[in-house]
Amino acid sequence: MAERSLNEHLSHLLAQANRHLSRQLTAEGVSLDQWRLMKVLSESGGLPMGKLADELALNLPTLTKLVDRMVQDALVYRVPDPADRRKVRMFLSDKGASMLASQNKRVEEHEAKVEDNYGNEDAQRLKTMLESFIKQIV
Amino acid sequence: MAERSLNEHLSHLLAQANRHLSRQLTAEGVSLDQWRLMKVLSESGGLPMGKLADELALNLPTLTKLVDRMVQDALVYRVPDPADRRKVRMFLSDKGASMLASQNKRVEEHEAKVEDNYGNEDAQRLKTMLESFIKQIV
DNA sequence: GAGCAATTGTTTAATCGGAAACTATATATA
DNA sequence: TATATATAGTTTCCGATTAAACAATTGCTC
Repeated sequence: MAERSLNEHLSHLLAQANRHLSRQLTAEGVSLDQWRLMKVLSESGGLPMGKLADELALNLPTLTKLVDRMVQDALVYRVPDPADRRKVRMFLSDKGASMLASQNKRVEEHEAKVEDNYGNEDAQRLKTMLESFIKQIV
Repeated sequence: MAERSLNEHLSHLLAQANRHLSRQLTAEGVSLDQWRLMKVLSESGGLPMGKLADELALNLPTLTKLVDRMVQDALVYRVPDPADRRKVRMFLSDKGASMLASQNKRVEEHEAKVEDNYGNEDAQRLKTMLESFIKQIV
């Protein structure tokens, strides 16, 4: 069996696709991790740090510092869990919610453009495949 | 039209898939970017920094420092281009080649496992789709 | 061919990320 | 209930990444 070239490797293809898309969003003024954090909080407010780290595939110290910065910017806030005082529950602030709204628009517009170019049917299939791939790899 | 949830967003799905796979390779002792750099040099020795940065979706200052470290470790080396002395052509050393060989094995074994679990046919389709996606998004 | 713009890569300063150690709280065991 | 163990997050220290400025070389235009 012949050796695989770099772009027959899933790890390479995922790195490339992720970086290009992430860069383009950065250019649109959207920090991917910040946006993902706000988005997940808008969907499930009150998640503790550990769950958030899982949802976003960030490790905990990285998340702590990302949250520190976003608390500085008043985008999110911490609430200690009274039932288990080790836990910190995270919430989106009003400012965060309005920032999220504006960023949602940019992300959706950008992705719509990308998916149009790629072909909407194929884009949908790609997303479905990635979703099941992630379930399986975690 | 209802708003998309986080895991209907391509940018999120790509970030998740990339990070999980990249982490698993790190756990196997493979630094994804180092491996990709060595791999691309083994396929096209003599590429200048700019082309390498494109191939790997790294920005140039990041690549410069990655290369600095790998030169320290004697995995790669720089050769100034005599025809255009602004350019630096990169090559894989013997030590780099043997390190690449051992890491290739780990990457291939790990990806084989992942692709088996996911289903080899689907994995192949996923890769093909990612490849054309990348071509289109760049 | 002199002067100006474009290309290629590196350096600098500041921010960010990751592994390991640490703190605080909760749970299990004796 | 005292002690040990496990869990949740943060902090620390160091290495890595980024944007902006810089240096060197080449190409263009007059």
